[in-house]
Amino acid sequence: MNFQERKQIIIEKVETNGSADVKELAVLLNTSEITVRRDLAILSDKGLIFRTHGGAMKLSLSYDPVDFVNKSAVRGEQKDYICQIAASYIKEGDVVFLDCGSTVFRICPFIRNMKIKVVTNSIPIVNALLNSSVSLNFAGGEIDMERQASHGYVAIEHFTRYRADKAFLGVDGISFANGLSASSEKEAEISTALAKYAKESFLLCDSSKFEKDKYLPFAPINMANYLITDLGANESLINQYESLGIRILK
Amino acid sequence: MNFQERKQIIIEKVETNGSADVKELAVLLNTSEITVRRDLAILSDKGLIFRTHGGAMKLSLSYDPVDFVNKSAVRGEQKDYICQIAASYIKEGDVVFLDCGSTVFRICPFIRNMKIKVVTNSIPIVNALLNSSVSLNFAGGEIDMERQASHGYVAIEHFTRYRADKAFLGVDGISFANGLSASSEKEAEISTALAKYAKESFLLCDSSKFEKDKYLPFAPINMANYLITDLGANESLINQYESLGIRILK
DNA sequence: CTAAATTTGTTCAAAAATAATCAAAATAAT
DNA sequence: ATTATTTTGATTATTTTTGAACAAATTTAG
Repeated sequence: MNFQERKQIIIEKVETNGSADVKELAVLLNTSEITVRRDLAILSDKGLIFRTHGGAMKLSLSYDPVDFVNKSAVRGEQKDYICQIAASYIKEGDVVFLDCGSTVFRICPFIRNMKIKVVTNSIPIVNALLNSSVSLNFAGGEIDMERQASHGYVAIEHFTRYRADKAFLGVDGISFANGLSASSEKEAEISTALAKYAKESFLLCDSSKFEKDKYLPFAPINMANYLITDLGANESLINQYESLGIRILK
Repeated sequence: MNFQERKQIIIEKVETNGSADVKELAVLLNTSEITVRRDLAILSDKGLIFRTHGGAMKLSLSYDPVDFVNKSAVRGEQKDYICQIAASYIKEGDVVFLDCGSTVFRICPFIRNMKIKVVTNSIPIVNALLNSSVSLNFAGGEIDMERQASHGYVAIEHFTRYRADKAFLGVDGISFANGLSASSEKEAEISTALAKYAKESFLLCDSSKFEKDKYLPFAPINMANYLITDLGANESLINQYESLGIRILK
């Protein structure tokens, strides 16, 4: 019994059964477990099966739907509150830029039924607005797997083609001393571009991010026209921010 | 029973039942409660379920990625056969164009572990290849909801920025008399562009589409270099097609 | 609001599976 | 026939998974 024959049998077993474990296959193939493992490694490399701990399974059973929704559930209530307010500033016919943060993502349910155009670089947003009444436009370019969004030169250039009425931006940190900050250059670049090519820009930022400085400060607070936050925000801090030229909505 | 199998069962239970508790699942899966908790934590992290005290609940996603996967399951075996062959022509380091058809979509499991660049206008493909070893690039532009893909002037222009080693194209109809045909202008435009900017282009087309003319014939058969089809294809028809300058692989 | 009950997170040890290494067997090449 | 190459199997070390025990946190009942 050579590899080709074993391969046939393994694939058939996995396909008909949905899965198979190493022990079982070793008996079936009348060979040692180590050989089965080696075979499974090869078949998995070729993408014919999905290797699991202890065996293998059919590829079609190994699919994972998008995993962004739950991350956005951290401080979900505040984010929903913020997004509801944000959505109330959007009116029919608007062209809207949405960036790829987990806060901005939560605006989707509130705008699904609006007749607007959305330009975004966020894959989860596209998924959430598919088959809605929103007209979608995705910024092309290289996809950043972690952020589930396009980024880089091509993506930025995409946004510059369009003119939006409103841009909604997430931000990782905001402080009186250093303004807006991001955890990555990519995010900072995109946010800056969106703000630049939109008539009005709204920062969506829950109060836990106030007075936090992240890795890269990239713009003064007044890069955005409005800051939408939750009710837990400190009043005197808000006044300080407003003194820098941003309008606070809550 | 390993994690992947338990995951299947847990998700199915939660989806059909709306919710499930830890005790119940431990019995169902014939394992300990601590293991169930760990599984639920993982699934919840991935955003597949919503974790509650004592169990888990269904997470109502507005978008159901399973939908497209199901549609693409029509003649699924032929499509898988075709895609497996298609994938075997891709090698490490290739830049690959993938169009938005349901046949081409099925190539995803076979290329997930390859170190290649994929440029596509298909949202389902992007979703299927997220968090894989494939480097992704999405063609920006307006999104066609029905086709779940970008289209139009901007999308086409996006592809023209890049040069691919291989393009994999779906097609709605192929006939000796009229060549390749599509059900919509959008598809035809994209296919043409992909073929033009790739060194080699592969048509993925199951034999049920042979000698079918759709709404818009848009190119001669030899626009593509190769036609990959299933074993059910008529031999004399294949010879006729080959005489028009395309190489048949199966 | 407090106490009891339940659920969860953490730490640790056992068990199972895998990876790595090396030797033996089978196969191919000269 | 002999040498090189590939494939397989055995052994050991490492990693992953699992379950138990117990402390911490959360919910429920009173």
